[in-house]
Parts: sequence; structure tokens; C-alpha cells
Amino acid sequence: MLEKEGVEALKLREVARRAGVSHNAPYRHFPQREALLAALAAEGFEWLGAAQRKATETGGLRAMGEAYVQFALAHPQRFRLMFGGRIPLARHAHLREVASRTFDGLSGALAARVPEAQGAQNASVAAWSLVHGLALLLMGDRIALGGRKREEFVRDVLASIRFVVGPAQPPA
Amino acid sequence: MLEKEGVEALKLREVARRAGVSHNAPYRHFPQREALLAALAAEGFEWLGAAQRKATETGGLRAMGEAYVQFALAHPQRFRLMFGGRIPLARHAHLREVASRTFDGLSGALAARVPEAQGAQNASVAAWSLVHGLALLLMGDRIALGGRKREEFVRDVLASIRFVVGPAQPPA
DNA sequence: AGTATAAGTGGTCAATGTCAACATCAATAC
DNA sequence: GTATTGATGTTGACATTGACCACTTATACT
Repeated sequence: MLEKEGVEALKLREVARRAGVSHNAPYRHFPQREALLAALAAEGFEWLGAAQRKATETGGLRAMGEAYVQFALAHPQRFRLMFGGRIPLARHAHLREVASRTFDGLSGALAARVPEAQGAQNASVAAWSLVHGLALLLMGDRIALGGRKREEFVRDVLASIRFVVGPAQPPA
Repeated sequence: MLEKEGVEALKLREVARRAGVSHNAPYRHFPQREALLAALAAEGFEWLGAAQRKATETGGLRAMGEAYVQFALAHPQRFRLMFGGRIPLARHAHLREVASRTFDGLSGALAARVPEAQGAQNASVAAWSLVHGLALLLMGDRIALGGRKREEFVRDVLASIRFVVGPAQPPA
């Protein structure tokens, strides 16, 4: 339901209806609607973490970035739910924990791939921002691919930058 | 209301209440709730376009990026509404038009700053993705600033990459 | 066998988005 | 000077939804 019809269409009563149970059954599993969304988001973070680990094993920085974008494009609604900021982390301790674990793994893998040098942390954040933003812009159909297939396009864009890990440089 | 309490808290009836009118008066101005959100999003795109134009006049690529991130951080809910993809562009022709105009201006300004060369378009998309993703990650409080102030942090991150505008290069 | 716990049921309520019918009032046309 | 029209607002209604409550059923475990 989430992927096919979006978050707002994911109504507790409709879930119950499709499950063939009474309109109140879901409340035995989730105290509020938001809790169900939080659980879905947490599951998404685990998926993303698994995809990242897999990419880390077999490939380099580039592969990680492509895996990130691919995940977002494969589960756009889920991705929006995870990063949409509409689920307050203050409640939902489980979601907070899973998300933090995923981020830690992600930044750890990033740090391992980026040469140890001044500005390495900056470059890590830049790398993450790049793939995150690229995924979202692609999801919004706001970018002209210029005839290329999506994977090819992603590869080209990710190949178009280099990270500066040496000492600070004057602005271009 | 949008910025202070989020999109879901922006209820038509509440709007009417605060405006001191009856619960149905808003329907004389917007056929559905979604139309009101679309209007707010369109207004946001005009603001963003204006900010970009201003940055383009006085500064370079770096200034444009900083202005983009600054806009997002100054109006997070608005930014999420604009790019959240929850407003179908199929309806709301006005929104589609304003958004397209803003994007055209943005990519035009980008193209003018990026050296004419193979891969220039890729670099433009990468630049946009970078600032877009950085803004969203910062909004989500998912990045450790490392003690720096936000503007400083943004500057550092944006300074940590270079664009490859020459002929294609082998992957790193 | 007996009981505790999880899961499900039906009833209810307030809030919301939306629709239809009616009212008001200024500008315009005749 | 009056009638018409369009924009704006109002009242009343309806279905849907999230949430709460008391009650029942089923499963598991002592």
C-alpha cells in the first residue's frame, strides 16, 4: 500500500480492511498510526543498511553511491517516509536506534574509503549529500536524463566530481 | 502555520478559524486542500528563484550553493512541501509552470558558471544534487556538525569537492 | 483445569474534507 | 434607477478517519 498509493493513502482502517479484520485490530499492534509508519521507516533503514553493506563488500565508493540511489529509486515512498522528517524521532525509540545504526555504518564505510586527510569528514558529508540529493531529484522527475538510461546517468553524474582531501584550498 | 506546525497541521478548517471566517470560506479561494498547498509551494519556488537570482548577481557557483542551502534551512517545511513530491504536478498547472521556470533559471545560471566542456551537464546536476541533499540532511539533524556553525559547515562541505569537466576519466 | 496474555470485535466520538443550498454585497449593464 | 452577475461567505449536512472504551475469543503456559 505504501509504495503503490503513498503515505496519505495508508490508512489504518484500510489496512484492517485488506487484512480482513475489524477496523480496530491494528491498534493491537501499533498504538497509533504514526507508530505503524515508524515501523515501516525502520524496516526501510534496515534494508538500506543491508544494501550498503553489500555494496561495501564488493565495490568501492562509487558502488556505494549507486546502491544508495538505486535503493531510493526502487522504494521511493519508503525513502520519502524515512527522510521526510514527518516522523518525530523523539517518540519511536526503535526507529531512532535503527536509523542511527544505519548512519553509523554508512559513515564508517565512507571514512574507510576516503583517504585519511584533512577535510575527509567534509568529503564524506559531501558524498552522502550528493547521492541523497541526486536520488530525490530523480524521484521528482525534475532532471532531464538527456536520453541516457537512469543507471548510466547516475554513473555519469557521480563520475563528474572529485573530492578534495588535501589541505584547504582557495574557493574556485 | 505551515512553518510552525507542519503540513499535516495545516487544516483547512483551522485556517478558516484563524482567519475568523466560517469553515467553508476557504473553498471560495481553493477548490481543494491540495490546491492551497500547491499555491504555497508555488510561492516557495518564486522565493527560491529570487534568492538564486540574487546570489547569481553578486557571487559565483559557491554563493549559489550557499543560498540554496540557506533557503532550505530558513523555510524547512516549505522546502519539504516543494520537493516532497506529495503534490502531483499533473494537476496544478500553475505550480508546474512556476517550478519549471525556477529550474530553468537555476540550470541556466549553472551552465553559465560551469566551463563549456564535455560533462558540463553532469557537473551541473551534481552541483544541484549536492546542495539539495546537503540541505535535506541538515534539516533532518542527521549530520554531526563537529562543533562548527552551520554556515561554516556548509562552506567547508561545498569546498571539499571539485567538478570534472574535461573528458571522461576512469573511475577512482 | 484454570488462568493470564495476546488478538480481535463492536460501539462511539470528535475532527476533518467536501458538497449543496442559501445569503450578502459591490460592480456592471441596461 | 433597477436588474443581473460574480465573488465571497454562511449554514447545514455527510462520509471517512483516528482514537478511545468495554467486551469477547483464542492461544499458551502453569
